This record gives sequence, structure tokens and C-alpha cells, in this order.
Amino acid sequence: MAAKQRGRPRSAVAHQAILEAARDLLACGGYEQMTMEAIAARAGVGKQTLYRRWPSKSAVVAEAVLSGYLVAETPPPADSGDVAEDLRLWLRQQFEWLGAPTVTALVRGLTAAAIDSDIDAARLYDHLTGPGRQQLTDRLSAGVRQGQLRPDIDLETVADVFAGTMLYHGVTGAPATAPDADRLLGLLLTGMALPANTASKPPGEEPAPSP
Amino acid sequence: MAAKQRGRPRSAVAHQAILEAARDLLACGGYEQMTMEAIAARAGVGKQTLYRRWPSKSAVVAEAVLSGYLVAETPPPADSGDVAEDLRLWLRQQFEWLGAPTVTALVRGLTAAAIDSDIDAARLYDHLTGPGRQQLTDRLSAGVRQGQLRPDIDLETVADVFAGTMLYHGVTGAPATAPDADRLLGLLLTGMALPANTASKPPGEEPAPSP
Amino acid sequence: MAAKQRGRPRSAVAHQAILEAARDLLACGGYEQMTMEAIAARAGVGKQTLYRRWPSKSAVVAEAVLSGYLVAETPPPADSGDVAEDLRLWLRQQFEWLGAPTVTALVRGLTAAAIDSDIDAARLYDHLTGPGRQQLTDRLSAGVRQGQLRPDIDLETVADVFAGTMLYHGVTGAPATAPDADRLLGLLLTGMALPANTASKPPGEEPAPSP
Amino acid sequence: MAAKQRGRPRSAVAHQAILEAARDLLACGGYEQMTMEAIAARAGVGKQTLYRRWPSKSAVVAEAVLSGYLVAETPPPADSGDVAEDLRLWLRQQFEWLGAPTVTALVRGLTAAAIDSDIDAARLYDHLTGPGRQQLTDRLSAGVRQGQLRPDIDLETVADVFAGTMLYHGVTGAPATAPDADRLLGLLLTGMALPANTASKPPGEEPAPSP
DNA sequence: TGCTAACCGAGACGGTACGTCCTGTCTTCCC
DNA sequence: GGGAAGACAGGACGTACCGTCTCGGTTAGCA
Repeated sequence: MAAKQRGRPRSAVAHQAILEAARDLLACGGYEQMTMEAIAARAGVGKQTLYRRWPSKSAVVAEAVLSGYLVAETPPPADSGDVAEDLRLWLRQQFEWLGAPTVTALVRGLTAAAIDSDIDAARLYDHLTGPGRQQLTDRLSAGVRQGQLRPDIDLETVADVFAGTMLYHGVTGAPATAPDADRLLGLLLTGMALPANTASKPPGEEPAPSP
Repeated sequence: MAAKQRGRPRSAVAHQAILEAARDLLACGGYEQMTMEAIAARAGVGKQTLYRRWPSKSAVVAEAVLSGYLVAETPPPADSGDVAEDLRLWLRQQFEWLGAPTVTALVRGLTAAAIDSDIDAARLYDHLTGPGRQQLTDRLSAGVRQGQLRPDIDLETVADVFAGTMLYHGVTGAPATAPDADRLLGLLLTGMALPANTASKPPGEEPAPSP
Repeated sequence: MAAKQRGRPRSAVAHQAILEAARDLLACGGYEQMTMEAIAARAGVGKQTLYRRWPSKSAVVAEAVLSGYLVAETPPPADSGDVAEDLRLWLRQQFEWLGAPTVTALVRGLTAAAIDSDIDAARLYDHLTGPGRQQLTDRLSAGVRQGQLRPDIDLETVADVFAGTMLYHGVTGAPATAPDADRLLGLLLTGMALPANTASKPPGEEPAPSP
Repeated sequence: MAAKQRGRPRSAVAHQAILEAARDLLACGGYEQMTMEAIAARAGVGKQTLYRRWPSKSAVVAEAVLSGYLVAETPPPADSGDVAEDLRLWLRQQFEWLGAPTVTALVRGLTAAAIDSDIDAARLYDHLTGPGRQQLTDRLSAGVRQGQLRPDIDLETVADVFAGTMLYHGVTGAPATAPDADRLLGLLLTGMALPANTASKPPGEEPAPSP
């Protein structure tokens, strides 16, 4: 081992002030507004204090977004016994939350950071979406146990679909509406294939389309 | 009115040279490397010639990416009569194509441009994904007519799911593999809900949890 | 030949504004106060416009001081026929002028610039002292023609003595007073050696000490 | 009063190491190279140890230069009975010594320190030139006693002339040569005025111009 | 022997200037 | 009028240094 902690230790206060300043600037002015100089000034910190901790602007943004996202968690899906309804409400909530300018700014900031550097963006998104993912997969698993969902569904793929959709709306700024949520969920629940086509095809039986 | 074309007409050669230079720089150095000065220099053009045509860097990038994407089109899904297999092959192909460094660079460039300006990013992505979208929805419609797909599927939502997934992989740089394609398609075809649930949902009934 | 003047020519206005701003800052705040950024701001100019013309701060200072000095010329020594008196008045005037805070600041600035770069400082000082030098040597030559000064005096050496003295006072900030001027001039006119010694020096002969 | 020395005493070793490090850096890299951090690092000392002893960089430089100068003293002028020759040799030696890169660096460092702070530069130069001054004035006084020099010469003014000349050469880096020394000494010994002029001016006589 | 004060090396801190780079505009001469 | 060239104001970048502050640890006198 080494270096046994010599010299003045790095200030945790400064660390937090920087991340918060970065988030504030990101929220109110976007990625371009969020200058290293502005961050330092707003955090009441020298520029070198930023560069001592992070090698570049992208890295600061990445950590700022991640740490900020985690404190602004949304509640997990309820478990009323009706998985479709629970997911529907949860997804609507997620979409609504994602539509908040602050959150959009965080997503765009993180995306910009991911693009203009060699940050491991996939890892970042995993961190970012991690908690929501877990909430989702938990509820899906419960739905399986409750006999409402197919036991063979690929939880990760479902989570990826949601993540991709959210990224799309975050980047484009196109708001994700409640009907969007419903349509997406409907597709994922029902699937595209006719039942006849999928697992065991009950011969001749045509499910009645919505009247 | 409209001054019917006075003075020297704008050079189409310069126009193309600029877009190509932009794409080249984007492909080899990323969005940050692609400066307006570098584009102008590489295209053998004055900077003013860029700004006479596009109002900002983002706009140049946008058009460069879009025009570049279009010339590198992928073929539409086949129609062998088996819609699941046709889509599987097409999606794999799309994913593979998307994994090419050049294409990734274009996607990332477009995303960066979308973020740091007030470009209508949604419109851009529509342009970008438009052709693929059309190919997809055409094949899906055919599948419906062939009695292999549900007649009530929401084509746009399906297309959005694909677009979101591709954006995710483009931005993170995480390669989208053939198994990913298969899993995604499987989910979308089959859906998550058990057949029993879709048809009749016994309200309030709690299935026995696993013992 | 080459380059036949393409592109926008450099602005002479900006050039002058920069030099003047540099001199102003030097005069009111010293060498340390005179930042490149402050110069640019005061001149209403981008920093790049400075660096396009001069490679470093020292170079800007050098030119600013030189051009400023030249416009603030002092009058040449009079020629009343009495060279001693003419020089006495001129030297007093020079000393007084040198004591002005503005001039001291210029001298110190130039000296600082000379020290912290590889500027050819000797050349700068020559430029700086050139006009005064010429005035001095002209008057000395006239004095020689008028039979008041020795024909074999080394004009350059005399000028160097004055220059060195002025540099000393400029750097230290110790004001050069009128009595200082008189003493220096007295020394230079009269010399240190006794007349007996100057005329004929009998080798090996020990002169009788003063009785 | 006066807290009679409690706590750990200051390290004399560190003191010397600092001054030596400062001189070394000054000698090999100039004033700009000589940063407080570099001095501390080279002396194997914490920065606070510097600031505990000196209030600023200029102060460190000043003491470093002075202490360095004193240990590198040049011998005093000889007293062979011939004051002109003694001074000539001594001045040549001084000029040669001054031309050494190390000495030039010290002079430039001291000058830079004098400029960018409110150090009493005159006092520093007095310290710096003090020993040489004393040597010089001693020899001049002896010359006066020996009847070779005028009894009314102003010793301080002579010393100032030498100091100014040396400062000029130190700052500009222009080497002071042996002929320079001879010329300067010739001027100071002989003076500029014709003997006739100093004592009694023959009235109305116009000297013939050079043929 | 322990207490307390001042030192020590190390290095982070706020601040500020540096010199480079890029954006979007402008100004020149050439077609 | 368009086009290539390049200067323009402005401003962010990342580096470096100044002088201060804060760690853990050392070295003295005093108790």
C-alpha cells in the first residue's frame, strides 16, 4: 500500500458544492452554459480544485448528474395485484418526471458528456437507470409470481426498452405523454403476434378484436 | 418579388464538399474534433461559405449526418411470408450496421448537435430514422394482412421502440448484438402478459405465491 | 515575393488601442497589474488580437513602452555657447522627467519585460534612449567644435554613463535630484585625475604629495 | 515580553537549503523559472517553511541574491601606486565577473524582485554593491592622498556611475568588455572639458574647427 | 514523563493570469 | 453578388503559480 494520507485532505464540502453547482447550472442553462469556470465560481472554489478531482468537464458532469439523480428518486411501482395497472401508473409517472425541465437537462447533460469524451457511457446509464430498473424488474418478477406475466420474459430487455424510450425523449425534448406510456405498455404486454402464432396455437380460435 | 437570382449562384460543389468534410471529421475525430474551421479548411472553403448556408455548427452537423445517412441506406426487410424471421434478419442487420464506427459517429454527432442547440431534434431523428421506419411499418402491415400479426398493433410505437434502442446503443457505444436483436424481437412479438390475462382478468384474485 | 495581402488586413486602430491600453495600465498599476486580459479588455479587443501580433506579454510591453516613450520626447539641450551650463540644464530636465511616476513605470515595465524573456534588451534600451543619446552627442560634438570640450572624448561612453544612471534611478525608484545631476556632470566634465597627471605622465615617477 | 523561544526552533539547514535552491534555479532558469514551489521542492522543504521566513517571493529572491553575491566576492583593487592602472585592472575584473551567466542571473533576479514588489530596491542595491563600493572608494581616497587624484572628487558619484553601468550590462545581458572598462575609466579620469576651460576661459577666442 | 508550542514536509485551497482554441461576424481582394 | 482568406470580439479551456490553510508528525522547553 502507499501514500498514507499526507498533506491536507481534500475538502468534502468543496466536492459537494461543485456537484451541486454543476447540477444547478445544468438545470438552468443547459450543457453549454455549464462552464468549468461558472461551476467553480458558483461553488466558491478555485478551478484547480475541479481539475484536481476530475480530468475534464465531461467527468464532472457525469458525476454531478449521477449523484443528483439518485437523490431525486421516484417511488417504485405499487403492487395492487394488477400488474398492468401498476406498471401503467408507474410508467406514466416516470414519463411525467422525465418531462420536468430539470430532469431533461440532466439527461441531456449526461448524454453530451458521454459523447464528447471517452467516458464509459453505458456504465453511466446503468448507474443512472439502475434504481428504476430494479424497481421495474422487481415488479415484473412479482407479476410473474402472481401468474399475470409469462415466466419466460427477459427482464433486462424490457428495462432496456424503457431506458431507450426515455433517452429518446430526454434527448429530443419531445415530451413523453401519458398516452405514449399506455401505448408502449400495451405493446409490451400484448405483443405483436397473434396468439395463434406464438406458443401453443389453439386451433381455429380467433380472439375477438376490440369491438 | 424575390430578386430572381442576382449575382453568382452558390456553388453546389462547395456545398457537397462541406457536408463530406463534416462527415469525415465526425467519423475520424468525433464531434469535438469537428470544428467549423476544420470543416472549412478540409472542404477548401471559406468559413463564410458555411455560415452563408447554415446558421450554426449544429445545423451543419445535422444536415451532414442526415445526408450521409441516406446514402448509406440498408435494404428493407424481406417478405418470405414468415414475418418473425424476416424482422429478425432485418433487425440483426440494422444492429450490425449501427455498430460500424462511422455510423456510431454520425449518431453521436447528431445527438450532440441536438443537445447543444435548439434544433428540433425530434424532426431530425424522424428524418434520420424515416426510411427505416417506413420499411419496418410496411413489413409489419404486410404481416398483419398475412394474418401473422395482430391487426391492432401500434406501428409507430413499435418503430419508436426500435429507434430508442438504436439511439441508446449509438450514444453509449455499447454494441448491439444479434442476440440483443433476437431478445428484443421476441419480447415485442410475444408480449409479457400471459394469454389468460389478456383475455379475461379475474379481478381481485390473488394467485398463491410460490411456496 | 509572396502572400500578396489576402484576407482582412490587421486593424491599425486595434494596434494603437492595445499599445495605449498597455501604457495606461503600466502607468497606473505597474508591471504586475498589466495583464494581457486587462490590456485586451481596456483596448476593447479580443485576447487573440494581442497574440496575433506579439508572441508574449514581454513583447507587448516592449513595444508599448518604446512607442509611448517616443511620443513623450523631451527637448534637446540648448546651445547657448556654454556647454557646461547647457548640459547641466538638460540633465536636470532629464532627471526630473525621469522622476515622473509615468516614466518610472515605463522604465520598470521595460526592464521587467527585458528580464523575463529573451528579448534583446540592449536593442530595446538603444531604441528607448536613442533620441536622448542623439541629442546629447550632438551637443557634445558642438561643444568640441566650440573648443570647450576635449576632441578625444568618447561620446558613446558618456551617453552610456547617463543611460546607466537613469536606469538605476528608474529601477530603484530613488528619485534623481538636481544636485545629483550637477555632481554627475561635474565629475564628467572635470574628471578625477589631477591636471598634472593627464598632460604628461612621467613613467615611474612618484609625484610629490600635496605639500 | 518576547516569548523567549518556545517550541521547535527553525531549521538553519532549511534556511540555507532554500537560499541555495533559489540561487540555483535563478542561475539555470532565470527569474520566471524560479517559482516558490520549485524552490521548496528543490530544497526539500514545505512551502510554508518559505513563507514562515519571508513574506513574498521577492523577499526570498532578494536575500538569496544578496547572500549569494557576498560569498562570491571579488578582490579589492591593488595599490601599486598607480591609481589609473589599479582601477583599470579592478574594473576589468569587475566587468568580467559581471559577465558570468551566474552573476547576470543574480542581478536580473534582484532587479525583477525590485520591480514587482515594494521592496526598497535602493537599499538592496546598496547591500549588493556595498562591498565593491567600499573597495573602490578606499582606493580612490588613497589616490587622492597619493596626489594622483583631485581632492574634490565626489566618491559616491563615481561609485554610482560604476553601479549604473553594471546594472545596465546585467539587465541587458550585453557583455561589458575590457575596452568598455578602459573607455569608461579614461572618461572618468580625464573628464570631458578642456583644461583651459575648467580653469580660465580665454575671452573671445574662437578655436579653429577641425580642418 | 508528560504537556504544550512551534516547527516540519506535504499538499489542497481560493484566486488569478497565462496562452490556445473555437464560434460566429466582419472586411479585404478576386471572380 | 458569391468565394477564399483571414482578422475581429468574445469567451471557455486546461495549466501554472501565488500565498494561505490544514493535515499528521517532530523537536524543543517547561512542568
